Amino acid sequence: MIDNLLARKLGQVVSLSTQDMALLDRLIERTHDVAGGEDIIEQGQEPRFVHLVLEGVACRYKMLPNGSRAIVGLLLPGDLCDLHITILGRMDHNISALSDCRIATIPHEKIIEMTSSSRQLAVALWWSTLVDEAILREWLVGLGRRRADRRTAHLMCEILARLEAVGQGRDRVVPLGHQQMADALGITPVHLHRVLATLKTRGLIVQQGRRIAVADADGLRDYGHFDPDYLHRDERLSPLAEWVMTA
Amino acid sequence: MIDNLLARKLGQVVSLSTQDMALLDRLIERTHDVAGGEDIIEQGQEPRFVHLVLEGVACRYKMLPNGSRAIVGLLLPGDLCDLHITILGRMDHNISALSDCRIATIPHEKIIEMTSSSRQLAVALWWSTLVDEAILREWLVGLGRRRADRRTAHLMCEILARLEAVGQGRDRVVPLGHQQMADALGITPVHLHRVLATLKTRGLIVQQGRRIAVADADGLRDYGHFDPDYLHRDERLSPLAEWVMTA
DNA sequence: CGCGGCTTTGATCCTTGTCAACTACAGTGG
DNA sequence: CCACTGTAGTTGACAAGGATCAAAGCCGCG
Repeated sequence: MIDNLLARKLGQVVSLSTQDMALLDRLIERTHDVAGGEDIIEQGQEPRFVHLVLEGVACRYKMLPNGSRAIVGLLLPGDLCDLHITILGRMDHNISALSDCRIATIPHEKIIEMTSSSRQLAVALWWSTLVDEAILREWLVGLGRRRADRRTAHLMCEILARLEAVGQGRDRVVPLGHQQMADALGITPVHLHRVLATLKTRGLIVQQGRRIAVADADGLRDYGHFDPDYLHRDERLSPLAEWVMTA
Repeated sequence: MIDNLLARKLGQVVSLSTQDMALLDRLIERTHDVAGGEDIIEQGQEPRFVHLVLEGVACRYKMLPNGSRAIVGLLLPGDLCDLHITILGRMDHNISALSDCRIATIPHEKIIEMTSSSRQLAVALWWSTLVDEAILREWLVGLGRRRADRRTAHLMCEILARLEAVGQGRDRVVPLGHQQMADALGITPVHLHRVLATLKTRGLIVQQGRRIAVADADGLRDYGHFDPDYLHRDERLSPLAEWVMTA
């Protein structure tokens, strides 16, 4: 069950053979739980494992001199945290659990083994890092050019779209607290609250206990100008990628 | 001379053999000039070449519904524009020349050939995409958490640091116009002008004709909280990367 | 029942955007 | 060489988005 998550995600873009599946099954060395708020990897470390989020929500973040936290990426189930550290020696940011998380650790050697023995998997992993990069660019557009209310709507749309891609988020609940959302949106929790109030008034979201749930997904998408293009879902890879995998 | 640029950049992180150098020499199919303001690759395209900036400054950008342009990355001499398109089928953003540029086109097949015949080059290319990603994260921090004046100082520091890494920018002139800087900083040209005025008052920059030159590099670094850590210059690669290259 | 951490709310201030007019300058054609 | 034109940079008045500060309410949990 554990690896179905990765298989499901990677299988979206390449067709995995039974051997690939077997490789994925042997990938995980061990799993462990991390409580919400705790760090998984810290800046400056040179981790020897790649971490995979199995359950819960984690984030990449950087601390600023003034003590505030900038969240520069969300890590949802099926996301690999630090594939890049396989090459780059040192983390230039932190990774932390936002909710209680179940995390799998994968030795670097297995990643190398995996990419050298299966071209499908190599291409699929490369694809996933490129999508991460595309998401970063879209966040950049949001922070630079969208007002807080549209940006908030956009982020909620993205989270739900990404959760759906791994078979979650059916309940349309955004799995983040106010402080966490605010850190990701680059606004204060106080202002986020005001923004959420206007989105509620418009009937786009509703409160469910302490969480936010999306009430009108289409309306929210329009309001946030959300175009899932940048997530590169269900997209044909380049002809060259296809060629690499068959040659 | 053309490839010295790439060799110089990649050689910063891996030691290139004479064979690697020879490979780099055969890389470029042809070069062409692009006038400032013209697009090099457009969103939605499926380019069959990788583009390398030889001279000039280019950028990645996205257009917004309201007609404004968000610059989500700067491409300086030695930067590869669209390595990721080797895998991803379709561009999700545009690439445009900010100044008159000389651009080299490299067929995708040569990239594959290069990475499959030299592990040093494969690792070096991977490294360069990871640095691009790290820069994106830092821009995200800037847009989300730094005031326009600090952000401006930070960007100018980054540009000079990156230019120096390829042996340019000795004159400490920022090779961008106001509109272009503003689009990269997520502010209006009007406000940028105010910001530049304050930086001038502090003696951090000076006007040189229509361009800005850095007068006090250390002061500007302090003011913008610029820490070049994220550029991963002169940094030892991970032990695993070293192992991959020797095995 | 009471404590501690989230939310909520209001008042005020700061940063940045908008609008609009004005200036400097490079390039063009006469 | 000069007037003409378009583009890029400048300036000031004003508006709006969002931060900050402070206090009050709410909720979950021991």
